[in-house]
Amino acid sequence: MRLRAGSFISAVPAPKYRGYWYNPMRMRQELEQAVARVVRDLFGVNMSVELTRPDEQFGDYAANVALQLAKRLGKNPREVADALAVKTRENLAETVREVSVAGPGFLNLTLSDEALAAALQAEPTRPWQGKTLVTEYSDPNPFKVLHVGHLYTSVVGDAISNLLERAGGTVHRVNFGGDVGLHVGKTMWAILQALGGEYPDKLAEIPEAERSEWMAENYVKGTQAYEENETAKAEIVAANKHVYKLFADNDHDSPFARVYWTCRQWSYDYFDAFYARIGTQFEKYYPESETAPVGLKTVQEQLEKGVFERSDGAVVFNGEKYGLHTRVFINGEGLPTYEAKDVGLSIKKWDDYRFDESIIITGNDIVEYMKVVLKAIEQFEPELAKRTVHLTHGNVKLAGGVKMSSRKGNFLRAVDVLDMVAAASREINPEVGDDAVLGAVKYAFLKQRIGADIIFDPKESVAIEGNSGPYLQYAHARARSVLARALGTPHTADALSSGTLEPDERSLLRKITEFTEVVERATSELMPHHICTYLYELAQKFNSFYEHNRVIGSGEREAARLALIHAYADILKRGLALLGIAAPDHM
RNA sequence: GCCCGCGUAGCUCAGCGGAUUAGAGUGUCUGGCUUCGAACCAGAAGGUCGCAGGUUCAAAUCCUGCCGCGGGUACCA
Repeated sequence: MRLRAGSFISAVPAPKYRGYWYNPMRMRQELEQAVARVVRDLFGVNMSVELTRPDEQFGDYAANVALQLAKRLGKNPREVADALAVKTRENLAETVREVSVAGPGFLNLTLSDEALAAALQAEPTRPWQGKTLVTEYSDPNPFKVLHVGHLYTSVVGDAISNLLERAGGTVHRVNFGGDVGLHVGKTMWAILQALGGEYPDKLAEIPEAERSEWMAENYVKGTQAYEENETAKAEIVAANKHVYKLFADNDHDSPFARVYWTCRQWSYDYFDAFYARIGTQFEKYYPESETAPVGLKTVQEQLEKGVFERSDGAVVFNGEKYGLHTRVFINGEGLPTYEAKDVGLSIKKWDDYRFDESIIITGNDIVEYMKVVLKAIEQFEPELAKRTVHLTHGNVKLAGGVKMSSRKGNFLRAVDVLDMVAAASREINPEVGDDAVLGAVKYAFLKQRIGADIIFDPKESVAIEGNSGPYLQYAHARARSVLARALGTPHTADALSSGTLEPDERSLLRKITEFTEVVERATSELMPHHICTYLYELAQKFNSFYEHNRVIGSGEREAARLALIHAYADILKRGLALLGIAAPDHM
């Protein structure tokens, strides 16, 4: 069998292979099966073999089967490995250049250059092909400010959605937010105080540019009053009920209603502008005012069926039966709490999409809460609960351990972060574009594993060197710049399989071929940081290669090197796209 | 108290069952642009992987206990 890599330049047709059809997409699986056959033939043991990517010095793939087998067979692992190596070398002579035994008994496989080049054709698998998925994230509340946490969760949710979409899923990105609820009562109360009463016309005095900030200030004032002043607290509770009543009565005309609707719209305008700025697009927005009635009705129905119970004037779900907390779904005022609104949201999403899987992405302060909500839903809509996944990330903390709270007003707004990074970027390059700013911010958030808190150091996050978005974007632009200079030089991937590759070339090629495996892993784990780690290693590999090897004017190596750089730049661009980061040709 | 999460170089993080030297970035110190973009590259220094047991041929990685930090624990979201 002879392997030939075709071209990865999109305009060129699919590669042709000599000999029997060889599918590079399954190279790894085929190798694993081949080694498993050797194990069976030699030792009569059936076991699945897993190949891993070892340190480059050891080869392209490694298997630890000999170590696992040794004890079972009562033999020395090196002996077992040696025997496996001989036979594997024989059976895989066409694709594998070298089979060696190292360390305690690892079996290391090194592919032929042709096989490695053929692996460029591989595409990551599409496990979500044909599936309908709903991702819900960001979830800002009208009447409150967008802080750095919203920015973080939006970036994470986008990357997750991108991964699922790439994997073949039809992804519906939706957003949930509280246009009713106690926080609205607090802000409305403070707004009315500021206006000196229910005078909607006075809202016109607030300059457009200051609206979101003005509302945020009023939220903080309302919260303080709620905590410190009993009279204010009662008024806020009343304002909260009043807001619900606006929806019940479809009231758009009373003075109170006009203040509410105007300010609500200000919030949505502010959200839209922000999402546009960071390149996020939601298909649908679920305001709590829409989910609350559905949730309320559902909880009341299920109350009669015994799923929920009354307790101290409220309607609760007794989570203690399941080792969870007991939570209030309808409060003593008869209003739905966040729990009931979430029930309503789940049902609406279910009715709208009949999804295969619904993924809710939020901060991890809500994990126990969500378990209770899902357990309650499971009682009357088990299929819906089963198909819902709650994926959580940590909080964004300020360096120094200060926790930010929009309630207390000591927070960093989302736009502050973007503005800071923009300012810092401009110091390095006065003509820096939005792509680099967003690249820096998104990458800074995504490079950490999702789950734990992340530390946001305004000074450091602003740095755009080292393991950063701009580093990758710059590496990409450099590669494109070389390719642009060599426009006339043909460089299909065939150039990589004719003749022996030099060590630096092979090393870069090897790294490029890891892309499919990395994407598959990031997708199955829903962990975008694997892409970041990989892309950074890839870019380092390229930068090193580029530093030490002439490309244009390198004579007989030129075509192969250009082909390599072309493949590299394409992969880098695709990887960044999965993260929601642009890869401009020039910076 | 109970439940959940986290503890890896000064700092920020990868690694989450395997390889003699536990990897990056950053910071500190050295070198490298008359040559394809130096937002780059090459190198040095820096770690009893919170502590103690256990499982395993193999543990930063799995299990148990302890310590430390954070979150949750009925009418907030």
